Amino acid sequence: MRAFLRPSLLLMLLEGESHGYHLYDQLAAYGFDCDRLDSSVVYRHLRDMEEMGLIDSHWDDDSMGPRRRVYRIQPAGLSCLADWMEDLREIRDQVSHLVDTYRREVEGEVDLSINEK
Amino acid sequence: MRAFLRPSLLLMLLEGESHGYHLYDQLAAYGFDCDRLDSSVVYRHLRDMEEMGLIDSHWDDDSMGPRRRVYRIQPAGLSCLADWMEDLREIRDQVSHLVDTYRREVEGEVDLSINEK
DNA sequence: TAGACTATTGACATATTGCATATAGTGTAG
DNA sequence: CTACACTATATGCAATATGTCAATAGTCTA
Repeated sequence: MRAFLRPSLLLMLLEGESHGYHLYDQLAAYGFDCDRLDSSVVYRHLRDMEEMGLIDSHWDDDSMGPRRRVYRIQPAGLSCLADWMEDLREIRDQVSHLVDTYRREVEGEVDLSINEK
Repeated sequence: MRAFLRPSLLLMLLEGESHGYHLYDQLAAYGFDCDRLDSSVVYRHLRDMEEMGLIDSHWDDDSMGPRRRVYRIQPAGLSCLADWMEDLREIRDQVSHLVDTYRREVEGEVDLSINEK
């Protein structure tokens, strides 16, 4: 999960700085099921990536409500994201090969039904 | 990794019974880097899946060399594989969306070069 | 007889996750 | 004005998962 979550967060930060709660909210758009993903996991990864130097943060006291820790992507984050994307392409190809092989082997019964759902 | 390894093993067993070492050897064809994957990991997942009732095993004493534990897929393994494939399709879509978004955002410089590799 | 290859297993440390809980500011329903 | 819901972040702990290494053992070759 970490292999998908961290790149997703970096990708979001590419579009501009943001804070954890907002990023967490947006994750649904990246295919995550927020019902099964606790926000603490997101916060934890953000802190980890900050320690790695991929992002940095500062407090935003001007907004309403509790303070927000606002994250920005760093140069190291950019190159790291590029590496992770390489890995993700390989994963995509691997998974595609898996599902295609499965389809060929067990769902091989061709379904040319006209009444598709 | 488990999310890819277990379905891959079941898929291999779909084509016929086999033992751990052989399955481990074949994993390269499924996109795994066996240099970075210890065989003990494969054995562990096989034992786990046996405990779950997805596969069963018996010893093969007739072959040369050390004894082999030969695995066969079980009916429960078939339906489980179908479920996992559903998950994998979602993962494939999620990862595809990620890499496509990245390509659009940072590799946006269109490359229409005629001399493709 | 030492070393390489096949084959499986167990132990241990570390990494990752899930879940619960703590803290705190703001707005709203009653 | 009080209880509750929502925003926002952080921490602790138990349960799982993973990586790594070593142990055992049979066969074959140099």
